[in-house]
Amino acid sequence: MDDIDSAILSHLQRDGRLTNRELARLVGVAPSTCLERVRALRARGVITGYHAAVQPRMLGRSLQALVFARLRPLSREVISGFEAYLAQLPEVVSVFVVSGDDDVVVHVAVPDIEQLHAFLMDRVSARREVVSFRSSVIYQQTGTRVLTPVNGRHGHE
Amino acid sequence: MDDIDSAILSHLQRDGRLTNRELARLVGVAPSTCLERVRALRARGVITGYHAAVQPRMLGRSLQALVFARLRPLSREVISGFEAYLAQLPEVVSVFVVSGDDDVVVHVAVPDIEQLHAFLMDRVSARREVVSFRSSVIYQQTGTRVLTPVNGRHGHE
DNA sequence: GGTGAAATCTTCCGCTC
DNA sequence: GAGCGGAAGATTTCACC
Repeated sequence: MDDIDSAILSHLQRDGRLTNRELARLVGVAPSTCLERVRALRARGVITGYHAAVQPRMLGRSLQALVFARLRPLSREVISGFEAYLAQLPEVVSVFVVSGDDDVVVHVAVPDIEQLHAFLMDRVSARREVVSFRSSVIYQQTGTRVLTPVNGRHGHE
Repeated sequence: MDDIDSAILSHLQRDGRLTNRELARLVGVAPSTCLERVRALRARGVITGYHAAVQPRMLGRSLQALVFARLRPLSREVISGFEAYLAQLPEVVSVFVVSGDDDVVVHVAVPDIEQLHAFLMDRVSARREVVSFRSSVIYQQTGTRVLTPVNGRHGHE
């Protein structure tokens, strides 16, 4: 994980469809070298995949929300069961299992407020392990394009 | 936005580096047709980009957390200012501006609990517009790979 | 929406440092 | 061990049907 790897990661997080040739040019190594580094990053699990990003609004999902739920009993089985259940629902973007007042935070994308209500009632409230929940509408979201390696020891240098 | 577009989106969300040839084969159209459809999806803003996904742990960011903050005064300027400030910090993964008890939810990735504490004190608590905040450690996260188009009218069919 | 051909890219392998 | 250059095969991409 040197400066070249960092540069590769930075560019590929910004544009995952860069050609190997262009990427090599950007980071200043030969295409063959670049290809090997990218493969090594993938093999080491630093890069986990490449994904097209879509705009939920363009898919008819104009309303996004965070749903905070408390589960009981709070066992490993209940948590992973609920998580697996959520992950398979089309409304769910991602699920966080967290510490604190709430046990899980669910990011959902639905067409409108009615569908959000339906989701909360039929998909969340209907579950026996959910003892309470609340939701927050997302007015705006900004994601950081690039996650940079932290200075210091980590992974295998 | 027909079944072929849906299939294209589904495949590209799963693997953003699929070759156009392979994608065409998967969705059952000729490569040139497929290329044009993908370009149209990009041009219409359905696909906003392609990104390599990285594992925060492999970048030395082994601890992730959600930070919930309340801002005052709650004006457009204060919100967008705080959001812009956060977006540029390397610890920040994404920022949600939300309704409810809290005004913003910040997803952060840091090396350890000490760095989380430092982030909360030096980057969050230090800001004048933040009147209160709390944080939750993320024990586990699962993201849905694929966001599907919703049935019904949306965008331009 | 499909076909074919030129331009470009990927990828392997031997060579060098 | 890491990086480079070239050549074979695959892919992209465009004009045209």
